[in-house]
Amino acid sequence: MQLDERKKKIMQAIIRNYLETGEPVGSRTISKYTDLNLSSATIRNEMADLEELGYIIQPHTSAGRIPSDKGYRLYVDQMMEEKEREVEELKGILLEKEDKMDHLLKQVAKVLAQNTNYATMISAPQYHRNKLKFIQLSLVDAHQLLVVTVVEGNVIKNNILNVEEKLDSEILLKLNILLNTHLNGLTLEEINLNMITAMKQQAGIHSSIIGNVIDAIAESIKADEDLEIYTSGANNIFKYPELADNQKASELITAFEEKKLLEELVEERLADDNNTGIQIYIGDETPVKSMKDCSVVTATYELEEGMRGTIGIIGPKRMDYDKVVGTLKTLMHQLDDLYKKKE
Amino acid sequence: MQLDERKKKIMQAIIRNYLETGEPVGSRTISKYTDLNLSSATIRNEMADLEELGYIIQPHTSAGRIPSDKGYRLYVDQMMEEKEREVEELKGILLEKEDKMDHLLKQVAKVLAQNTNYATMISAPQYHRNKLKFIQLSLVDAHQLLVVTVVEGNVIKNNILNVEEKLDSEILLKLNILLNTHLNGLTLEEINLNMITAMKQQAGIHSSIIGNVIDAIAESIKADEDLEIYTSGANNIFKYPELADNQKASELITAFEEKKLLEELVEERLADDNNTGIQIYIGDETPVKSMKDCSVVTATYELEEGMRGTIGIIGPKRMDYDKVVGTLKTLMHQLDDLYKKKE
DNA sequence: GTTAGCACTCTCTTTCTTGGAGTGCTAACA
DNA sequence: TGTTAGCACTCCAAGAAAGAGAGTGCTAAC
Repeated sequence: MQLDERKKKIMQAIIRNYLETGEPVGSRTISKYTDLNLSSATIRNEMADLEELGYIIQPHTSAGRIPSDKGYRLYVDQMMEEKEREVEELKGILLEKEDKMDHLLKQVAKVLAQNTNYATMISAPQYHRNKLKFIQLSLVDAHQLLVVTVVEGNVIKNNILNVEEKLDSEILLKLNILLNTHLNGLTLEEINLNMITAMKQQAGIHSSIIGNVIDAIAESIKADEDLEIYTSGANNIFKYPELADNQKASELITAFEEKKLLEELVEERLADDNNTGIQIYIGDETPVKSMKDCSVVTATYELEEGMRGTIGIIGPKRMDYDKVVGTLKTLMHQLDDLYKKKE
Repeated sequence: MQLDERKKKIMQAIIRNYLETGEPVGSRTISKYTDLNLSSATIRNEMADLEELGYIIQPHTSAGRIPSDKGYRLYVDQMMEEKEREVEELKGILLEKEDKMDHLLKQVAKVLAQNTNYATMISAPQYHRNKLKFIQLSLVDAHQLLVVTVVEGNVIKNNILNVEEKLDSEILLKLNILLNTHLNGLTLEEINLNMITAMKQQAGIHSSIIGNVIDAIAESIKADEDLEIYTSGANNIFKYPELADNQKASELITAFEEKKLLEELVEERLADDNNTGIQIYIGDETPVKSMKDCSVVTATYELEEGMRGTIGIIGPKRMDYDKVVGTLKTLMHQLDDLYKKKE
């Protein structure tokens, strides 16, 4: 059943009011709040309908109504009026364009949390499909070999290997050339056993080193795959009584501490390649079960081709969706601008 | 005034009991709990004395007594019976000897939290006095110069610099030699302007690069100084009603999230060079003010000469001091064993 | 279709009551 | 002089009772 115009307006008024106050909304309030000029009795009738349709709930017989998950969903899908919203501090951060990715991400999470008064998370972009760009072996010590790996996007990884045999700079140079000519431009998946065997042959007596180096490279690139997640503002949940009781707060805090639990949120997003928009999970819809009393708004950002991460904002169901979505959209644009400009 | 033997026994009984139950302890309980064979009336008299001396407090007139901060202090200084306590899982972790220091530290924090049921923190060891061991410049791209810096303890830092001029491998080799001969073995503090000028002269037309490289090195080593702190088990505070009210919980969680606030704890410890033992802060004694209702037990660990960090355990004042101190001591020994063996 | 009016329900807050735990004091005892 | 039994007293915690307020659903009138 489609809602008629009036029901929609009432619904909207109920939600708006509840988002602000967190208290059940009564018919009298609506009667004054809207420009419908209807008496509270009429509103009551309409509200009874809306309740029957499942959009609102009465916590107990003589209380006002609060939106159900279905009601929020309606609001989010059809009634929201998000505006683009600048976050001044963010601009500053983004302009600086920190080369330390982790600093940048931590900052974004923090500013976002301060600005929205909700908890935030941000996952570091995933690089896994990237190509090897450069490999450098150097001797740090008589028996310690430093392996530096640079992949596209200028992500650098280091390993130190212990080696038995003595290596002079000449051999090192050869090995460097060997590795770079064979491997540069390849992704991890493209390196196969044939190549490795060929390289080992060419390396002669130093073949074992080649093996170790490749293992080290593979491992250090792999290590990046268990994904980094930064969070901020977890303490904001205490601002919302409906989340602040011990049981719930404890579960939520745990989720933010054991960032493993947040990965679901990221994976859900990145799995779907076309999904670059903003996703809203209300209550039970969220993939993280400790957040079943929250709403979660996520957005996927993309820095360069294939380098994508997820930003999430976690708050009570009566979160200010307009503001959150607006803020996220603006942030996405700013990130786009920043990284498109650069290229 | 010195406490006589009997008062001490009563004091100890009060604390032991309170640590277990978290409830005020009455005279009747003590009368049965101890082997003193005294009536509750006698105990009452003694307790009145202890209260006058400031070791115990009566929350209200008709309640039992609870230890004051001074009482805990007495217990901790004179009555504790810590036993060395193995933490089986820790052994496993330490034996593996992860080369990724951050993984290791996270794991230690986590296991310690699970084991004690308190919140834990661990600071990454500080390297700042360490010497430059190795510098390597390589060209990643036509205009991108990779600077790899290794300092003693095999801590590796990377930077990528954008350079205007074209550099060939011959020049690069020269610059590499120049940098390494001048700088290896020095600490950051020992590099002075004279050296830099000398190097720039020798570098001739590439002197600006030398300047940039040194800046990059300095910066990346500095960056390590804002110290890493890993935490775990913050949600454990919800297990102790005296910490779990919204106000306190929020402050504590904030401290664990904004790890900056925990730095005080680390600095307090590391400042004092001789202080390698275990330190207990009770209530107001703690340097972090949001923890004024907690007790904090810290220990300093040392991996290699000069590489020290701090481990902290944060719980309610009625924390099981014996267990916590025992566990920390054992952990220190295990770390010692591990790193002494290696050398 | 809308509205005024009214009885009804339920929660929240406040007040009062009661039971229990524990104390401090006194007086008796060894 | 130290220890103990006994008793009156205090205070909190939990429950019961009462009242206020908010909001509803229903009916009847417009």
